Order: sequence, then C-alpha cells, then structure tokens
Amino acid sequence: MTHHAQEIKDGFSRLEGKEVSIAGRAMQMRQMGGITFIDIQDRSGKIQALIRNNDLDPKSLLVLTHASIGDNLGIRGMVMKSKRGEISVGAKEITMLSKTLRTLPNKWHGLTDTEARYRYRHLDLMMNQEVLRTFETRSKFMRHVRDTLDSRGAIEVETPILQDVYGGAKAKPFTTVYHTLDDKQMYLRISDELYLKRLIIGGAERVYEVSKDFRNEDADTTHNPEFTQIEYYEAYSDYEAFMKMMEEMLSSFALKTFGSTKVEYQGETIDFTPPFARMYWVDELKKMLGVDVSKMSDEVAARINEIEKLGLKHPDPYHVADSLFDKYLKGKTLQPTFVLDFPAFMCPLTKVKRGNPLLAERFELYVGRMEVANSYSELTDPIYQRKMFEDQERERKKGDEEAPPFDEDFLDAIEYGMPPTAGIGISIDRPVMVFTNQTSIKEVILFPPMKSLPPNEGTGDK
RNA sequence: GGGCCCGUAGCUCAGCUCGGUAGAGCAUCUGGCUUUUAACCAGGUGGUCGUGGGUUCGAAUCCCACUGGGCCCGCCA
Repeated sequence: MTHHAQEIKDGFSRLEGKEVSIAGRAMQMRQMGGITFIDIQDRSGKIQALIRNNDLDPKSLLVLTHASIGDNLGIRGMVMKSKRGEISVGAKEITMLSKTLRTLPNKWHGLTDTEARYRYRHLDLMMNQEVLRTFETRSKFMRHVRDTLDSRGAIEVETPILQDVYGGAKAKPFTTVYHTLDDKQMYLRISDELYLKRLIIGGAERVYEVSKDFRNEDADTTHNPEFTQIEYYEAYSDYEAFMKMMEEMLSSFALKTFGSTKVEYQGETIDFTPPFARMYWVDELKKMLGVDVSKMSDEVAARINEIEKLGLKHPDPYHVADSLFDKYLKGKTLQPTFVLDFPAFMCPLTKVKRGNPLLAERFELYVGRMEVANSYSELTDPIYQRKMFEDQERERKKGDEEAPPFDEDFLDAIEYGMPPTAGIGISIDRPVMVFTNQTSIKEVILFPPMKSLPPNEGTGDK
C-alpha cells in the first residue's frame, strides 16, 4: 500500500497518471458488465476504484468475480478521473486481502441503532467514519495533555489500580478478592491522589499518571463507572499556577486542532480564549440565598434541604452545599469557568485559603456545564490531615458510604514532611465530549459497559 | 431506584389502532449491461416478530411478567 484515499484526492494534480496501490474495505460496488466501480474505504476516507475487465490479469479477474461489499481489497493502478469527473484508481491488479463472511449494514442508512453501535463497535467504525474521527480527537487531546505536562518537566508514572485502602475522592469503590493473599478484600482505585503524593514526599517534584479510575455508581450521559483522568502533582506550586496552566492547555489545543479558540458545541459557542471566568461560588450563593455554605451547622443544612426541596438522603453540609451549587450555579458554566474557593469542610485533602480558614484553595474547572478538572493547593500539614481523616471517619460512621476510609500509611508518609504542592485531576472524557460535540460520554468511550445479552444473540448472520 | 419511549430478515423500516398463512428497500445469490455515484433491469435465498406466560378456534397485533437499549429525573467529583 503506497497511499491513503485522502492523500490521492488531495494530491491529485501531482499524482494523476502515476501508479499507486491502495488497500481498504469495499463499501459499495456498482457493476455494469465489463466495468465495475468499487468504493474502497481506508482510515482516511473513501476512494473509487475503476475496474475494466479488459485491463485485468486472469487472477485479478477471478478475485473481482468473487468480491463483495465488506471484503478487504488491495488495488494497484493509475490515478485518474472517471468520465463523471470522480478521482479514481484505474485498477490493473486486485488482491483479496480478507473476505467477509457476514453482510455489512445497509449502505444508505448504515448502522444507527445505538445499542448495536456500542456493542459492535467494529461495525460502527466501518459504517460511521466520524466515530473514528472522534477517537482521533480523543487521542490528540491525551497527547496534548501529556505534552503540556512533559514540557513542565514532569515524569509519567504508574501506581496501583488494585489497592487495599482506597482514597483521594468520595465514591463507592468496586471490590475484588485477592485469592493468594488469604482472600484479602481489595479495591479498584477511585483516584491516584494518595500514591502520587507519596512520590512528591519522596522528592519526585513533578509527577503525573494517566489513570483509569473506577467508581461503583450508575452511568448517565456524563458519568461512566470506569473513566479516565490525568492526575498531576507539582511541588512548590499552588492552584493559581494550575489555573494558568489549564487556560493555556485548553486554548492551545482548540487553536491547534480546530484553528480557533472558539469551538461550536451543540449550537452554542464555547470560547477558550484566556482568561477563563472565575466564579466564587460561596459568595455567589451568599448573595443569592443569604446562606453562607462555608459555615453551615448540621441543623441549618437539614433545614435548607427542606426549604430548597433538595431531597437529599444525607442532608449534611457537604451534600447541601454541593446540591445548591448544582441547582443555582452549574447552569451558568457553559463557558470555561473556574469555580473556586470551596468550603474547607468539603475538602479533606486541601490546604485552607490564605486569609480565610473557612475556605479551601481549590478550583473546579467547568466547561459546557460539566466539571472537567479539579485542583487544589494540597494539604501538607500531617496534624491537620489526621484531623480531616478523623472527620471523614465520623461521616462514614454516620452512614455516608462514600466517605473515604482512614489511611494510616498515607499519614505516616506525610509526617516526613511534604513540600507545598499543587495537584489536579484533569478529566479526559468530558473535554473530549466538548471538543467532539457529543452529548453522551458513551460516544467518547470505545466500549462503554453493556449488560450481557442472553446466549445466541450476536449479530448471527446465518 | 422512578417516569416515558423502543426491540419484526445481516442493516433501515412498514404491519400492531380494529387478531385471520410475515412485508418493503438495501445486502447476498443467478442472469443481463464497458464510465457508475443509493447505478439500472429480471429472478431467487433469507424470519424462534426480544423472552416467558395468559386471553382466544386463532396472537407480530390484546393482557401480564421478565429482559436488553435510549432519553429524562434521582444518585454521582
């Protein structure tokens, strides 16, 4: 194979009359006796092969008579135009590269059934090439985030996915059993935070990990139980530095990939031109509702749950504050927005704000009304950290099954002294949704989880 | 967990209201056609109608349960 379809189309003036060989899947075939037109699709797109029986050697002729839509074919021939002006490869030789045993979906309507598209992603990719483009963009975005972090001198590391104590976020974990370790109960990580911080304590200074994390909760259009984020920790830095980093990272990606810092998303324009908006949400809520969520008692929180009809199972200050944000402010975050300065009690791993100990130095970046990054100046004080773990443990005993467990090993590590550090978790799935104009996270995950089908219900084409 | 919608040929769909032998287009196979663009013309093959139960002389169609999917809500960094 010497050329992709798109290269031949783009370089036609240069390639006309030259011999090329292409390879790909036959997507359409128009046979008119002594001449056949086959649309060959490779990963770049489609190009027409123009095949005159008279031009073929006997072996190629045999291949042609047995060819059908769905076969992988190799075509060698001259770049030319058909009478109707379509750029084509005038075949001299045809090779059967692989024969399909099944029939492809309808050439006109394609494969549109959402379930079938996710279950049989190979068919989806064949029939809907824009899906391939979506995942190319995903790949570019991950590459871009890595490049950004590499350019800051960070090293990429890998930490355990199977953990015996999980932490770093609030979520229900998946559990599993390690048989050769006395059937010990293990957890799939919900975040890599506590391991990466150990590396900072050890002196690594700048580390990141591309991390699949697992949270045992329902899927919806913005949540998948298995999702990807990149966590990055930088010593001698703070959350202000990371706001600048995110502005630069996202705007340069949009510019590089789409030629503009403005991106169309679902009929609206999202503008990544720095600086991004800043929303001091505790202040906003105070102005709007007269409530200071940074100092709510349990009683006040419970009363607000009633008055605001939040309907929370655990109407504690954490969940009430979170819910008020969702109800009143989340809708205003279409444009890239730093939502910042959280109540300190919501942030058990975060340093308190300089000048206001009720608040924490933390921001969440929202784009398209979705949280796409979460960052803070890390809590480095082992004594305060121990107290926060104790608080979490109390919440846990009160019935909040998402409150993370006490982690004595981590406390032991941080007691050696941790430099001031900024940390961030950059969601991959959600920004990719924005950059590929998708409204469901399943469109940016190649194999979203599906319930199992009863036996014998494949694409069985008998 | 709650609500609404959906599941018929490999794919895209009609048939269901009002029960009476399972349909179309594409794909596939056979024949014709040497510049087509969803090529065209003629003929053929292809179905546990998501699964199970009920009503009925008779169920793709009516009823119940289950199952899988989508959307919305709840939960969810």
